[in-house]
Amino acid sequence: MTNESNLQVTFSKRRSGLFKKASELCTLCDAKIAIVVFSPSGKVYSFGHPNVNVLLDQFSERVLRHNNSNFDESHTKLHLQMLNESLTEAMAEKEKEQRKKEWLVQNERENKKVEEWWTNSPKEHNLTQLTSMKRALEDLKKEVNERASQFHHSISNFYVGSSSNHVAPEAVNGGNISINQGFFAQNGMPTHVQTLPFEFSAMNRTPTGYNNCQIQNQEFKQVHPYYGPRYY
Amino acid sequence: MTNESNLQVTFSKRRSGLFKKASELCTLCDAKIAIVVFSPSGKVYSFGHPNVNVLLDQFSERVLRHNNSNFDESHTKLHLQMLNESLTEAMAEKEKEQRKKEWLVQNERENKKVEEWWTNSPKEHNLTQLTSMKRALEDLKKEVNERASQFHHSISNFYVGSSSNHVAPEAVNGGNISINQGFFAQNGMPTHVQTLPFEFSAMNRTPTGYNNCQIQNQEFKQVHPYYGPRYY
DNA sequence: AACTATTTATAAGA
DNA sequence: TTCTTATAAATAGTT
Repeated sequence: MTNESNLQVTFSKRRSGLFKKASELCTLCDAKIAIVVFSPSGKVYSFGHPNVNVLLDQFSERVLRHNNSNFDESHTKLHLQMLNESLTEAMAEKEKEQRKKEWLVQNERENKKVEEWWTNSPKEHNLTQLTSMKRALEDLKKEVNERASQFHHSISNFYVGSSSNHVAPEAVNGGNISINQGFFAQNGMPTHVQTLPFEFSAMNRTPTGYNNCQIQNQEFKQVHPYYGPRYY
Repeated sequence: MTNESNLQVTFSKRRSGLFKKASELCTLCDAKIAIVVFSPSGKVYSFGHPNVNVLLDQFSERVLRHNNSNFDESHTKLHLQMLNESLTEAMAEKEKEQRKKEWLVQNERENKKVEEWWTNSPKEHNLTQLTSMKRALEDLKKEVNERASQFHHSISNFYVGSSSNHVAPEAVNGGNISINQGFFAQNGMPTHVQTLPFEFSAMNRTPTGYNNCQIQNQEFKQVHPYYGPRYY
Protein backbone atom coordinates (compact mmCIF):
# COMPACT_ATOMS: atom_id res chain seq x y z
CA MET A 1 0.00 0.00 0.00
CA THR A 2 1.60 3.18 -1.13
CA ASN A 3 0.32 6.19 0.74
CA GLU A 4 -2.46 7.35 2.99
CA SER A 5 -5.03 8.34 0.42
CA ASN A 6 -4.52 5.08 -1.37
CA LEU A 7 -5.47 3.34 1.80
CA GLN A 8 -8.71 5.25 1.76
CA VAL A 9 -9.37 4.15 -1.78
CA THR A 10 -8.53 0.60 -0.93
CA PHE A 11 -10.80 0.71 2.06
CA SER A 12 -13.65 1.91 -0.10
CA LYS A 13 -13.05 -0.61 -2.79
CA ARG A 14 -12.69 -3.51 -0.47
CA ARG A 15 -15.68 -2.49 1.56
CA SER A 16 -17.67 -2.47 -1.63
CA GLY A 17 -16.21 -5.82 -2.51
CA LEU A 18 -17.12 -7.22 0.86
CA PHE A 19 -20.68 -5.99 0.59
CA LYS A 20 -20.94 -7.34 -2.89
CA LYS A 21 -19.76 -10.74 -1.76
CA ALA A 22 -22.30 -10.64 1.00
CA SER A 23 -24.98 -9.69 -1.44
CA GLU A 24 -24.08 -12.59 -3.66
CA LEU A 25 -24.16 -14.97 -0.75
CA CYS A 26 -27.58 -13.69 0.16
CA THR A 27 -29.11 -14.17 -3.24
CA LEU A 28 -27.25 -17.30 -4.15
CA CYS A 29 -27.72 -19.25 -0.96
CA ASP A 30 -30.67 -17.54 0.62
CA ALA A 31 -28.63 -16.48 3.60
CA LYS A 32 -29.31 -13.61 5.92
CA ILE A 33 -26.38 -11.39 6.61
CA ALA A 34 -25.64 -8.35 8.68
CA ILE A 35 -22.35 -6.50 8.47
CA VAL A 36 -21.15 -3.54 10.41
CA VAL A 37 -17.91 -1.85 9.45
CA PHE A 38 -16.17 0.82 11.45
CA SER A 39 -13.61 2.73 9.45
CA PRO A 40 -10.41 3.80 11.19
CA SER A 41 -11.76 7.31 11.22
CA GLY A 42 -14.83 6.10 13.02
CA LYS A 43 -17.43 6.19 10.32
CA VAL A 44 -19.89 3.38 10.25
CA TYR A 45 -21.03 1.42 7.27
CA SER A 46 -23.52 -1.34 7.33
CA PHE A 47 -24.95 -4.01 5.17
CA GLY A 48 -28.01 -6.00 5.97
CA HIS A 49 -30.27 -8.42 4.22
CA PRO A 50 -33.06 -8.52 4.86
CA ASN A 51 -32.38 -5.91 7.51
CA VAL A 52 -29.44 -5.08 9.68
CA ASN A 53 -31.24 -4.36 12.87
CA VAL A 54 -33.56 -7.27 12.74
CA LEU A 55 -30.65 -9.61 12.24
CA LEU A 56 -28.61 -8.05 14.98
CA ASP A 57 -31.65 -8.33 17.18
CA GLN A 58 -31.88 -11.99 16.42
CA PHE A 59 -28.23 -12.44 17.11
CA SER A 60 -28.47 -10.54 20.36
CA GLU A 61 -31.48 -12.54 21.38
CA ARG A 62 -29.57 -15.71 20.95
CA VAL A 63 -26.80 -14.40 23.07
CA LEU A 64 -29.28 -13.18 25.64
CA ARG A 65 -31.01 -16.49 25.71
CA HIS A 66 -27.70 -18.08 26.25
CA ASN A 67 -27.08 -15.89 29.20
CA ASN A 68 -30.45 -16.48 30.76
CA SER A 69 -31.21 -20.05 30.10
CA ASN A 70 -29.48 -23.34 30.52
CA PHE A 71 -32.15 -25.18 28.68
CA ASP A 72 -31.71 -23.56 25.37
CA GLU A 73 -30.44 -26.08 22.93
CA SER A 74 -28.06 -23.63 21.39
CA HIS A 75 -26.56 -23.06 24.76
CA THR A 76 -23.49 -25.12 24.18
CA LYS A 77 -22.79 -23.78 20.76
CA LEU A 78 -23.11 -20.20 21.76
CA HIS A 79 -21.09 -20.76 24.84
CA LEU A 80 -18.32 -22.21 22.79
CA GLN A 81 -18.53 -19.40 20.36
CA MET A 82 -18.24 -16.84 23.07
CA LEU A 83 -15.40 -18.69 24.65
CA ASN A 84 -13.66 -18.72 21.35
CA GLU A 85 -14.16 -15.06 20.86
CA SER A 86 -12.57 -14.54 24.20
CA LEU A 87 -9.78 -16.81 23.22
CA THR A 88 -9.21 -14.96 19.99
CA GLU A 89 -9.03 -11.75 21.87
CA ALA A 90 -6.70 -13.20 24.44
CA MET A 91 -4.43 -14.53 21.75
CA ALA A 92 -4.26 -11.16 20.11
CA GLU A 93 -3.33 -9.70 23.45
CA LYS A 94 -0.65 -12.26 23.99
CA GLU A 95 0.79 -11.72 20.60
CA LYS A 96 1.11 -8.09 21.30
CA GLU A 97 2.99 -8.86 24.43
CA GLN A 98 5.16 -11.23 22.54
CA ARG A 99 6.11 -8.51 20.17
CA LYS A 100 7.21 -6.44 23.08
CA LYS A 101 9.38 -9.29 24.16
CA GLU A 102 10.75 -9.72 20.70
CA TRP A 103 11.65 -6.13 20.68
CA LEU A 104 13.61 -6.58 23.85
CA VAL A 105 15.34 -9.65 22.55
CA GLN A 106 16.10 -7.91 19.32
CA ASN A 107 17.74 -5.15 21.19
CA GLU A 108 20.04 -7.58 22.87
CA ARG A 109 20.93 -9.24 19.63
CA GLU A 110 21.93 -5.94 18.21
CA ASN A 111 24.22 -5.68 21.16
CA LYS A 112 22.57 -2.47 22.13
CA LYS A 113 21.69 -1.72 25.64
CA VAL A 114 17.99 -1.21 25.93
CA GLU A 115 18.34 1.55 28.37
CA GLU A 116 20.28 3.66 25.96
CA TRP A 117 17.79 4.10 23.24
CA TRP A 118 16.27 7.30 24.45
CA THR A 119 19.57 8.92 25.16
CA ASN A 120 21.01 8.27 21.77
CA SER A 121 20.16 10.36 18.83
CA PRO A 122 17.99 8.64 16.23
CA LYS A 123 20.91 8.42 13.86
CA GLU A 124 22.62 6.03 16.14
CA HIS A 125 19.85 3.52 16.07
CA ASN A 126 19.83 0.96 13.45
CA LEU A 127 16.73 0.55 11.38
CA THR A 128 15.56 -2.65 12.95
CA GLN A 129 15.64 -1.14 16.37
CA LEU A 130 13.80 1.93 15.34
CA THR A 131 11.19 -0.05 13.55
CA SER A 132 10.56 -2.27 16.50
CA MET A 133 10.48 0.64 18.82
CA LYS A 134 8.10 2.56 16.65
CA ARG A 135 5.83 -0.40 16.44
CA ALA A 136 5.79 -0.90 20.15
CA LEU A 137 4.95 2.71 20.80
CA GLU A 138 2.33 2.71 18.10
CA ASP A 139 0.66 -0.20 19.77
CA LEU A 140 0.36 1.77 22.92
CA LYS A 141 -0.77 4.88 21.15
CA LYS A 142 -3.32 2.92 19.21
CA GLU A 143 -4.74 1.48 22.32
CA VAL A 144 -5.10 4.88 23.85
CA ASN A 145 -6.59 6.24 20.66
CA GLU A 146 -9.12 3.49 20.49
CA ARG A 147 -10.30 4.37 23.92
CA ALA A 148 -10.35 7.97 22.96
CA SER A 149 -12.47 7.46 19.93
CA GLN A 150 -14.79 5.23 21.88
CA PHE A 151 -15.49 8.03 24.25
CA HIS A 152 -15.55 10.58 21.55
CA HIS A 153 -18.06 8.69 19.53
CA SER A 154 -20.14 8.00 22.51
CA ILE A 155 -20.54 11.61 23.34
CA SER A 156 -20.31 13.32 20.02
CA ASN A 157 -22.95 13.95 17.44
CA PHE A 158 -24.57 11.02 15.92
CA TYR A 159 -23.75 11.60 12.33
CA VAL A 160 -23.94 8.15 11.01
CA GLY A 161 -26.64 6.78 8.86
CA SER A 162 -26.97 3.12 8.30
CA SER A 163 -29.12 0.18 7.69
CA SER A 164 -32.23 -0.57 5.78
CA ASN A 165 -32.55 -2.35 2.50
CA HIS A 166 -33.95 -1.71 -0.85
CA VAL A 167 -36.33 -4.54 -1.16
CA ALA A 168 -39.21 -3.04 0.65
CA PRO A 169 -39.80 -0.29 3.10
CA GLU A 170 -39.54 -1.54 6.61
CA ALA A 171 -42.69 -1.94 8.53
CA VAL A 172 -43.61 1.17 10.33
CA ASN A 173 -42.78 0.84 13.94
CA GLY A 174 -44.44 2.68 16.68
CA GLY A 175 -42.43 5.28 18.43
CA ASN A 176 -41.13 2.89 20.97
CA ILE A 177 -37.55 2.67 21.78
CA SER A 178 -36.23 -0.64 20.75
CA ILE A 179 -32.60 -1.30 21.09
CA ASN A 180 -32.07 -2.12 17.50
CA GLN A 181 -34.47 0.27 15.95
CA GLY A 182 -32.42 1.58 13.12
CA PHE A 183 -31.21 4.90 12.03
CA PHE A 184 -33.70 4.87 9.28
CA ALA A 185 -36.53 4.68 11.65
CA GLN A 186 -39.34 4.75 9.30
CA ASN A 187 -40.52 8.17 10.09
CA GLY A 188 -36.87 9.08 9.92
CA MET A 189 -35.18 9.97 6.68
CA PRO A 190 -35.35 13.56 7.67
CA THR A 191 -34.03 16.56 5.88
CA HIS A 192 -30.72 15.24 4.80
CA VAL A 193 -32.26 12.24 3.17
CA GLN A 194 -34.19 14.33 0.74
CA THR A 195 -31.77 13.72 -2.01
CA LEU A 196 -32.28 10.03 -1.89
CA PRO A 197 -35.28 9.75 -4.21
CA PHE A 198 -33.30 11.18 -7.03
CA GLU A 199 -30.53 8.76 -6.57
CA PHE A 200 -32.54 5.63 -6.62
CA SER A 201 -34.90 5.01 -9.39
CA ALA A 202 -36.23 1.58 -10.12
CA MET A 203 -33.61 1.30 -12.78
CA ASN A 204 -30.58 1.60 -10.62
CA ARG A 205 -31.81 -0.01 -7.53
CA THR A 206 -29.38 -1.18 -4.96
CA PRO A 207 -28.61 -4.87 -5.01
CA THR A 208 -29.64 -7.11 -2.21
CA GLY A 209 -28.65 -5.98 1.20
CA TYR A 210 -27.01 -2.74 0.42
CA ASN A 211 -27.77 0.30 2.42
CA ASN A 212 -28.97 3.10 0.29
CA CYS A 213 -27.77 5.94 2.32
CA GLN A 214 -25.85 8.40 0.21
CA ILE A 215 -25.15 10.52 3.16
CA GLN A 216 -21.83 10.62 4.86
CA ASN A 217 -21.09 7.03 5.39
CA GLN A 218 -22.87 4.89 2.95
CA GLU A 219 -22.52 5.85 -0.58
CA PHE A 220 -23.55 3.26 -3.02
CA LYS A 221 -23.62 3.33 -6.70
CA GLN A 222 -24.87 0.80 -9.13
CA VAL A 223 -21.92 -1.19 -10.23
CA HIS A 224 -20.50 0.34 -13.33
CA PRO A 225 -20.34 -1.91 -16.37
CA TYR A 226 -16.59 -1.69 -16.31
CA TYR A 227 -16.57 -2.76 -12.73
CA GLY A 228 -18.78 -5.73 -13.27
CA PRO A 229 -17.88 -9.19 -14.43
CA ARG A 230 -15.60 -9.23 -17.39
CA TYR A 231 -15.59 -11.94 -19.92
CA TYR A 232 -12.55 -12.55 -21.98
CA MET B 1 -26.11 -24.23 -9.09
CA THR B 2 -26.67 -27.90 -9.66
CA ASN B 3 -28.27 -29.57 -6.69
CA GLU B 4 -29.02 -29.11 -3.04
CA SER B 5 -25.80 -30.36 -1.53
CA ASN B 6 -23.79 -28.29 -3.91
CA LEU B 7 -25.57 -25.28 -2.56
CA GLN B 8 -24.39 -26.23 0.88
CA VAL B 9 -20.84 -26.45 -0.35
CA THR B 10 -21.11 -23.14 -2.09
CA PHE B 11 -22.51 -21.56 1.01
CA SER B 12 -19.57 -22.81 3.02
CA LYS B 13 -17.02 -21.71 0.49
CA ARG B 14 -18.49 -18.31 0.03
CA ARG B 15 -18.95 -17.76 3.71
CA SER B 16 -15.28 -18.53 4.17
CA GLY B 17 -14.49 -16.17 1.36
CA LEU B 18 -16.56 -13.44 2.90
CA PHE B 19 -14.89 -13.83 6.26
CA LYS B 20 -11.52 -13.85 4.62
CA LYS B 21 -12.28 -10.65 2.79
CA ALA B 22 -13.39 -9.12 6.03
CA SER B 23 -10.21 -10.25 7.69
CA GLU B 24 -8.15 -8.69 4.96
CA LEU B 25 -10.03 -5.46 5.27
CA CYS B 26 -9.39 -5.47 8.99
CA THR B 27 -5.66 -5.96 8.71
CA LEU B 28 -5.12 -3.90 5.62
CA CYS B 29 -7.15 -0.87 6.53
CA ASP B 30 -7.37 -1.15 10.26
CA ALA B 31 -11.13 -1.43 10.14
CA LYS B 32 -13.39 -2.99 12.71
CA ILE B 33 -15.90 -5.40 11.35
CA ALA B 34 -18.70 -7.52 12.69
CA ILE B 35 -20.53 -10.01 10.53
CA VAL B 36 -23.44 -12.22 11.39
CA VAL B 37 -24.59 -14.84 8.91
CA PHE B 38 -27.73 -16.90 9.21
CA SER B 39 -27.76 -19.94 7.02
CA PRO B 40 -31.05 -20.96 5.42
CA SER B 41 -31.19 -23.79 7.91
CA GLY B 42 -30.90 -21.34 10.73
CA LYS B 43 -27.35 -21.85 11.84
CA VAL B 44 -25.48 -18.77 12.86
CA TYR B 45 -21.96 -17.88 11.92
CA SER B 46 -20.16 -14.83 13.03
CA PHE B 47 -17.03 -12.90 12.36
CA GLY B 48 -15.76 -10.10 14.50
CA HIS B 49 -12.67 -8.05 14.80
CA PRO B 50 -11.82 -7.09 17.39
CA ASN B 51 -14.98 -8.60 18.84
CA VAL B 52 -18.45 -9.19 17.51
CA ASN B 53 -20.43 -8.26 20.54
CA VAL B 54 -18.52 -5.15 21.36
CA LEU B 55 -18.95 -3.87 17.82
CA LEU B 56 -22.62 -4.69 17.71
CA ASP B 57 -23.01 -2.96 21.04
CA GLN B 58 -21.34 0.11 19.68
CA PHE B 59 -23.55 0.01 16.65
CA SER B 60 -26.67 -0.41 18.72
CA GLU B 61 -25.56 2.32 21.01
CA ARG B 62 -25.31 4.72 18.15
CA VAL B 63 -28.69 3.72 16.91
CA LEU B 64 -30.09 4.17 20.36
CA ARG B 65 -28.60 7.57 20.74
CA HIS B 66 -29.87 8.70 17.43
CA ASN B 67 -33.37 7.46 17.93
CA ASN B 68 -33.82 9.04 21.26
CA SER B 69 -31.77 12.10 20.61
CA ASN B 70 -32.65 14.56 23.29
CA PHE B 71 -35.77 13.45 24.96
CA ASP B 72 -35.70 10.14 26.63
CA GLU B 73 -34.56 10.31 30.20
CA SER B 74 -34.09 6.63 30.69
CA HIS B 75 -32.05 6.40 27.57
CA THR B 76 -29.70 9.00 28.89
CA LYS B 77 -29.27 7.05 32.03
CA LEU B 78 -28.65 3.91 30.09
CA HIS B 79 -26.14 5.63 27.98
CA LEU B 80 -24.42 7.07 30.95
CA GLN B 81 -24.22 3.67 32.39
CA MET B 82 -22.58 2.40 29.27
CA LEU B 83 -20.20 5.30 29.19
CA ASN B 84 -19.38 4.57 32.73
CA GLU B 85 -18.62 1.01 31.94
CA SER B 86 -16.41 2.02 29.08
CA LEU B 87 -14.57 4.39 31.28
CA THR B 88 -14.08 1.79 33.94
CA GLU B 89 -12.77 -0.59 31.40
CA ALA B 90 -10.44 1.96 29.92
CA MET B 91 -9.09 2.91 33.27
CA ALA B 92 -8.45 -0.69 34.13
CA GLU B 93 -6.69 -1.06 30.84
CA LYS B 94 -4.57 1.95 31.49
CA GLU B 95 -3.78 0.70 34.94
CA LYS B 96 -2.62 -2.54 33.46
CA GLU B 97 -0.31 -0.75 31.09
CA GLN B 98 1.18 1.17 33.94
CA ARG B 99 1.83 -1.95 35.86
CA LYS B 100 3.58 -3.48 32.93
CA LYS B 101 5.92 -0.57 32.80
CA GLU B 102 6.42 -0.51 36.51
CA TRP B 103 7.24 -4.13 36.42
CA LEU B 104 9.75 -3.54 33.69
CA VAL B 105 11.39 -0.79 35.63
CA GLN B 106 11.40 -2.88 38.73
CA ASN B 107 13.10 -5.65 36.89
CA GLU B 108 15.76 -3.30 35.73
CA ARG B 109 16.33 -2.13 39.22
CA GLU B 110 17.01 -5.65 40.23
CA ASN B 111 19.78 -5.78 37.72
CA LYS B 112 18.24 -8.33 35.51
CA LYS B 113 18.94 -8.22 31.89
CA VAL B 114 15.88 -7.06 30.17
CA GLU B 115 15.91 -9.69 27.55
CA GLU B 116 15.92 -12.47 30.08
CA TRP B 117 13.45 -11.17 32.54
CA TRP B 118 11.17 -14.09 31.99
CA THR B 119 13.82 -16.51 33.11
CA ASN B 120 14.63 -14.51 36.18
CA SER B 121 18.31 -14.82 35.50
CA PRO B 122 20.18 -12.12 37.35
CA LYS B 123 22.66 -10.22 35.23
CA GLU B 124 24.54 -7.08 35.34
CA HIS B 125 22.97 -3.80 34.60
CA ASN B 126 23.90 -0.23 34.64
CA LEU B 127 21.96 1.66 37.26
CA THR B 128 22.36 5.03 35.66
CA GLN B 129 20.94 3.80 32.47
CA LEU B 130 18.07 2.23 34.28
CA THR B 131 17.24 5.47 35.91
CA SER B 132 17.05 7.11 32.53
CA MET B 133 14.83 4.38 31.27
CA LYS B 134 12.54 4.74 34.18
CA ARG B 135 12.26 8.42 33.52
CA ALA B 136 11.42 7.81 29.92
CA LEU B 137 8.75 5.33 30.81
CA GLU B 138 7.32 7.66 33.36
CA ASP B 139 6.99 10.30 30.72
CA LEU B 140 5.07 7.88 28.63
CA LYS B 141 2.90 7.00 31.54
CA LYS B 142 2.29 10.64 32.20
CA GLU B 143 1.12 11.10 28.66
CA VAL B 144 -1.28 8.26 29.02
CA ASN B 145 -2.57 9.73 32.23
CA GLU B 146 -3.08 13.10 30.68
CA ARG B 147 -5.04 11.69 27.84
CA ALA B 148 -7.08 9.63 30.20
CA SER B 149 -8.04 12.61 32.28
CA GLN B 150 -8.84 14.42 29.08
CA PHE B 151 -11.39 11.79 28.29
CA HIS B 152 -12.65 11.86 31.78
CA HIS B 153 -13.02 15.57 31.68
CA SER B 154 -14.72 15.56 28.33
CA ILE B 155 -17.52 13.44 29.62
CA SER B 156 -17.53 14.70 33.16
CA ASN B 157 -20.74 16.57 32.57
CA PHE B 158 -22.47 13.29 32.27
CA TYR B 159 -20.43 11.08 34.43
CA VAL B 160 -22.38 9.96 37.43
CA GLY B 161 -20.42 7.09 38.84
CA SER B 162 -17.96 7.31 41.64
CA SER B 163 -14.53 7.90 40.34
CA SER B 164 -13.10 5.31 42.62
CA ASN B 165 -14.51 2.39 40.81
CA HIS B 166 -12.13 2.68 37.95
CA VAL B 167 -9.19 2.01 40.15
CA ALA B 168 -10.43 -1.36 41.17
CA PRO B 169 -8.04 -4.08 40.15
CA GLU B 170 -9.17 -6.63 37.70
CA ALA B 171 -11.16 -9.40 39.12
CA VAL B 172 -9.17 -12.52 39.38
CA ASN B 173 -10.58 -14.93 36.93
CA GLY B 174 -10.93 -18.36 38.28
CA GLY B 175 -11.64 -19.93 34.96
CA ASN B 176 -9.57 -21.14 32.15
CA ILE B 177 -9.98 -18.26 29.83
CA SER B 178 -9.25 -14.81 30.98
CA ILE B 179 -9.52 -12.19 28.36
CA ASN B 180 -6.93 -9.91 29.72
CA GLN B 181 -4.67 -12.37 31.31
CA GLY B 182 -1.80 -11.17 29.29
CA PHE B 183 1.80 -11.88 29.16
CA PHE B 184 2.30 -9.27 31.76
CA ALA B 185 0.04 -10.60 34.43
CA GLN B 186 -0.12 -8.11 37.21
CA ASN B 187 0.55 -10.37 40.09
CA GLY B 188 4.10 -11.00 39.15
CA MET B 189 4.84 -13.01 36.09
CA PRO B 190 4.31 -16.47 37.43
CA THR B 191 5.26 -19.77 35.99
CA HIS B 192 3.13 -19.78 32.91
CA VAL B 193 4.86 -16.74 31.57
CA GLN B 194 7.76 -18.80 30.45
CA THR B 195 5.74 -21.09 28.33
CA LEU B 196 3.66 -18.53 26.52
CA PRO B 197 6.08 -17.63 23.78
CA PHE B 198 6.09 -21.17 22.63
CA GLU B 199 2.40 -21.64 22.64
CA PHE B 200 1.57 -18.87 20.28
CA SER B 201 3.63 -18.76 17.20
CA ALA B 202 2.74 -16.29 14.55
CA MET B 203 2.83 -19.04 12.00
CA ASN B 204 -0.26 -20.96 12.94
CA ARG B 205 -2.27 -18.16 14.28
CA THR B 206 -5.85 -17.62 13.38
CA PRO B 207 -6.15 -14.69 11.01
CA THR B 208 -7.57 -11.47 12.22
CA GLY B 209 -11.15 -11.61 13.31
CA TYR B 210 -11.85 -15.24 12.98
CA ASN B 211 -13.50 -17.10 15.72
CA ASN B 212 -11.59 -20.21 16.47
CA CYS B 213 -14.50 -22.33 17.42
CA GLN B 214 -14.40 -25.56 15.54
CA ILE B 215 -17.74 -26.59 16.84
CA GLN B 216 -20.94 -26.66 14.85
CA ASN B 217 -21.68 -23.12 14.04
CA GLN B 218 -18.34 -21.55 13.94
CA GLU B 219 -15.87 -23.79 12.37
CA PHE B 220 -12.74 -22.20 11.22
CA LYS B 221 -9.80 -23.76 9.62
CA GLN B 222 -6.59 -22.19 8.59
CA VAL B 223 -6.88 -21.71 4.89
CA HIS B 224 -5.48 -24.72 3.20
CA PRO B 225 -2.44 -24.18 1.00
CA TYR B 226 -4.37 -25.35 -1.96
CA TYR B 227 -7.02 -22.81 -1.26
CA GLY B 228 -4.56 -19.99 -0.97
CA PRO B 229 -3.14 -17.86 -3.71
CA ARG B 230 -2.08 -19.70 -6.77
CA TYR B 231 0.69 -18.62 -9.02
CA TYR B 232 0.75 -19.78 -12.57
C1' DA C 1 -10.74 -32.99 -0.05
C1' DA C 2 -8.04 -31.66 -3.99
C1' DC C 3 -7.70 -29.62 -8.49
C1' DT C 4 -8.22 -26.34 -12.12
C1' DA C 5 -10.65 -23.65 -15.69
C1' DT C 6 -12.91 -19.57 -15.24
C1' DT C 7 -14.66 -15.66 -13.31
C1' DT C 8 -13.97 -11.93 -10.24
C1' DA C 9 -11.51 -8.62 -7.34
C1' DT C 10 -8.33 -5.20 -7.01
C1' DA C 11 -3.90 -2.24 -6.97
C1' DA C 12 -1.86 0.77 -9.60
C1' DG C 13 -1.73 3.59 -13.45
C1' DA C 14 -3.87 6.92 -16.76
C1' DT D 1 -12.90 11.21 -9.15
C1' DT D 2 -13.49 7.73 -13.24
C1' DC D 3 -11.74 4.35 -16.14
C1' DT D 4 -8.40 0.77 -17.56
C1' DT D 5 -5.69 -3.17 -17.08
C1' DA D 6 -2.39 -6.61 -15.50
C1' DT D 7 -2.29 -9.60 -11.99
C1' DA D 8 -3.92 -11.93 -7.85
C1' DA D 9 -7.64 -14.32 -5.78
C1' DA D 10 -12.16 -16.64 -5.45
C1' DT D 11 -14.91 -20.15 -6.78
C1' DA D 12 -17.93 -23.63 -9.53
C1' DG D 13 -17.57 -27.72 -11.12
C1' DT D 14 -14.94 -32.01 -11.37
C1' DT D 15 -12.27 -35.91 -9.63
